[in-house]
Amino acid sequence: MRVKDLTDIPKAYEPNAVEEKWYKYWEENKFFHSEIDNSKEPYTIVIPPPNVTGILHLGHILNNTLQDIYIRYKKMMGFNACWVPGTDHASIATESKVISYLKAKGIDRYKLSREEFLKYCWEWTELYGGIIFSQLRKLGAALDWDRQRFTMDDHYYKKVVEAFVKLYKDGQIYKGHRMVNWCPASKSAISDEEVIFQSVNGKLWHLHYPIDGTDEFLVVATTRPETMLGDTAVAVNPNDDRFKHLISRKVMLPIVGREIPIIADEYVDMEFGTGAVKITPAHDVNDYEMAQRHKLDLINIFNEDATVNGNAPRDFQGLDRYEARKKVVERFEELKLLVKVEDYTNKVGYSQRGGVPIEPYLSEQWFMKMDDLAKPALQVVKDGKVKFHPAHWIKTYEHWMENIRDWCISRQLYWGHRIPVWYHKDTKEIYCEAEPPADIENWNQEEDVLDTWSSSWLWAQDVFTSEKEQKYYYPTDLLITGPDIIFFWVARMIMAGMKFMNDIPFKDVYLTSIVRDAQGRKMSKSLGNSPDPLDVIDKYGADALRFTIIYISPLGQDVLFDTDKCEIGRNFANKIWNAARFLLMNAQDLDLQEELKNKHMNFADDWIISRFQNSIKEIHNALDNFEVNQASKIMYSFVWNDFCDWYIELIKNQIYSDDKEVKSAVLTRALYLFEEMLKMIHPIMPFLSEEIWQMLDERGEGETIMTAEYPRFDESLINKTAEDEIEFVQNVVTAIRNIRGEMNIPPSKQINVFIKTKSLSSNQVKYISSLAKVNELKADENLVKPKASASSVVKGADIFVPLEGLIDLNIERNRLEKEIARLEGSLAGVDKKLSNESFVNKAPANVIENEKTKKADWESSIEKLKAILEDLK
RNA sequence: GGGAGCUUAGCUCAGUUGGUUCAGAGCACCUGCCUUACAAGCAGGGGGUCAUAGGUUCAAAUCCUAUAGCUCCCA
Repeated sequence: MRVKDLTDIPKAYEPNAVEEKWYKYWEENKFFHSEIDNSKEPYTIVIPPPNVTGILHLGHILNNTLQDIYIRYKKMMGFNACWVPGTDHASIATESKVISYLKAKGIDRYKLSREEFLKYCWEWTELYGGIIFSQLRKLGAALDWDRQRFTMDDHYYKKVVEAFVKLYKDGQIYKGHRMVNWCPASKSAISDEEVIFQSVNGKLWHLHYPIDGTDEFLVVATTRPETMLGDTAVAVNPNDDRFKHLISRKVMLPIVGREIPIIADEYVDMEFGTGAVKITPAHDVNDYEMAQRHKLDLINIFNEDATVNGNAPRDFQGLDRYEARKKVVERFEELKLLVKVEDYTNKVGYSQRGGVPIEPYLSEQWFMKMDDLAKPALQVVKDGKVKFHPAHWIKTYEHWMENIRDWCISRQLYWGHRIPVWYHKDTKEIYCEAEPPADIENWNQEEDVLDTWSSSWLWAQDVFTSEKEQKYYYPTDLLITGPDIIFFWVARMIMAGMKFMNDIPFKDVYLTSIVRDAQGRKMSKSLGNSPDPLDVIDKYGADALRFTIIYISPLGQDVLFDTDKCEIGRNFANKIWNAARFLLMNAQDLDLQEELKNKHMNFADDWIISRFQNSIKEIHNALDNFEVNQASKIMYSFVWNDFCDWYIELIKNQIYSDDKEVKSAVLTRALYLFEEMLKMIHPIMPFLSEEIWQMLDERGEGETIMTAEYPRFDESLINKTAEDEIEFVQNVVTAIRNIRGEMNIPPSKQINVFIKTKSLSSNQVKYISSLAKVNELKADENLVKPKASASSVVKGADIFVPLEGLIDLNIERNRLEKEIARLEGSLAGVDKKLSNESFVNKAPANVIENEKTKKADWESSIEKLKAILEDLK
């Protein structure tokens, strides 16, 4: 092997040019592409499809970095890794963007025909739909771009429609007049999951309702006085003595002038408000249910945009619900029927996409029955066929599944999959098929489209466009997504998988941290606390961002992200870069022959190889258990602490050797190890590892670290003896450095060191001398402590640094006293244990043995240190 | 109201099945270094009653119970 020419190699790693270059290379060479290959086991991930017009945020960065890590790792482990990219059409989100786009052009959406409006939607999609894909490329995502999918693709559209037809025919879908969550902003129904409850500081108005035929009043308390326009009853608890005598009397509804009954229902909370509740069955879910029980009238007082309709008194008609509220309160004041107004905090449901409070609203909608779909989907998770990581999310999943309600899947929108139902113009007959009726002119198609989630629930199965592909790639292996869409998507994909494929959609679900800002607040546009990931990549590099976000993401908890934290990743990249630079510069003019790899080895080499194997073992283990954060920490510590801080320092003597063969051997070996290390970090830092990997040797066109084999654990390379020997060297070196530090001896000043120990090998002497900058090192079992020296006791060695004339006895005495105190503290703990009879009787032998060894070690150290201290007095 | 999670160094967090020098890491801080890979660096150092109170155990940061505080989800 011959390393590349390194003239002009920059002193610090410069990611920008490097990253662009390699992504292009990978993509052009189709390294990301997967095809059916029956000789290989597939490893499949489908991307959680972002909104087609969405842009990348930090949540995506974490999520997609994790997916990329698994795809690259599994590919290097020999799997046929396939990562499918795509987007969903996001009907409400996209429509609202298109609407404001049209508004800016002076066009009213409601004046456009369906076809005209959809044309604009596609136009918008063409314009902005590709942005997120180019952003994912910047991140380094190894997505199979030949498989890019969209939920509105013809093939996918067809599958969504077919699924509807099947469910309809199975009796799983029905149409009904129901109370739904209505979003007045988009003028559409939305599902329960799309309602976000927020605490709102509101008021509780106490209103007088005159009791018919008397001078008495009934006081009701409400947070929504405007709904009184639609009241059809007042309810009290049948056990409430205050009101018993009023049951089945009537009240005269003020303003409206309608006579409504006073009813008794157990549901009424006697403690809340006044104990009497106004009932507005058309605009409150609980009231609706009560109305069913008592056969009350339903009076809808709102239009689709939540303005007051013709069922209310004339002077309220056309008012917005909040204007109406104000006016109702004013009128009650005028009528002297407003008792009091209290401050009141309550939870108000907001439309997730529309951003306005939802209105419970009666309308004709399509629903999907959930019981039969939920049962098998719950079972496969309970049985562990689908595994959740971390597992505690299973409880959330179970709870939702067990309390599931029918799903409102129709949306009064244009952008989406139009419900494949036609109504006969004359007979009103219903026709539901994937293909329109032959005599289409006699039919009207249902106007509503499907909820976006009821199309993306087929994602894991229908991104594969042929049965052959489905058979090979499905079930997929891993789904990585945020816990906030367990209900929206994860649960429903499992239902769809069980229903349509009779198999789970994925084996493992990894639920990521939610990315928050440094103060722990959710990232949001309005707070402006959401850094643009592309800016971060520009500043630090994609590898740095990838590494950092993994390194700081604790499993199962939220991650607090701050752009500055990317220094962790940037510094790490730079460290690797410089280690490479150092080795390569020294190898520049050498001919590095493969067979030199195992020559001139000593225990330092055995040690680093052993350490590497340990790390590899732990990394496999961590990744298998979805502890990616742990894996990143193992990599970091091996590279930085073991390889750079110790190994490179240990071999410097040989690197600077005059013997060309020694020099070549050690560099061949170091570079070989370095290459293994690059493979180790490749899944997390793909660009940097490729860049350096390409520098290590003359690589041919089409060669890439991406397809190199990931290091595998080899037990035979674990070497406990070498690990112990290096640990001893490290302890001695650290002890000497500590003395230097405490005594303020500059590194430039050479010192002599005397070590009382069993004989040291010449290599150990060399290592200790060079790492601790020792001039003369004497080691002897019978060594006598030199006068005026600083001392340290480590396991197996007493270390003396003679400092004739330099030593400050006070400092040295302090050092020793501190060390003795520390050891005595530890010893006291052990003594206490060992003198406890029940400990000695009950604890396992090896634990007792261990305590005894500790005791002996510490006692011996203390004794030695005390003698040394005595000598200094 | 129901459920989940968290509380360990100034900050952000590790800490597998209770027991190996278990009280750790990174950042921040202090001291000394431009040592011919890296100042985005090197070497050394200070700093924590593991939220509180009980309990189980020979042994608890780790298991159990209660309490307090924080976060999230559901109703």
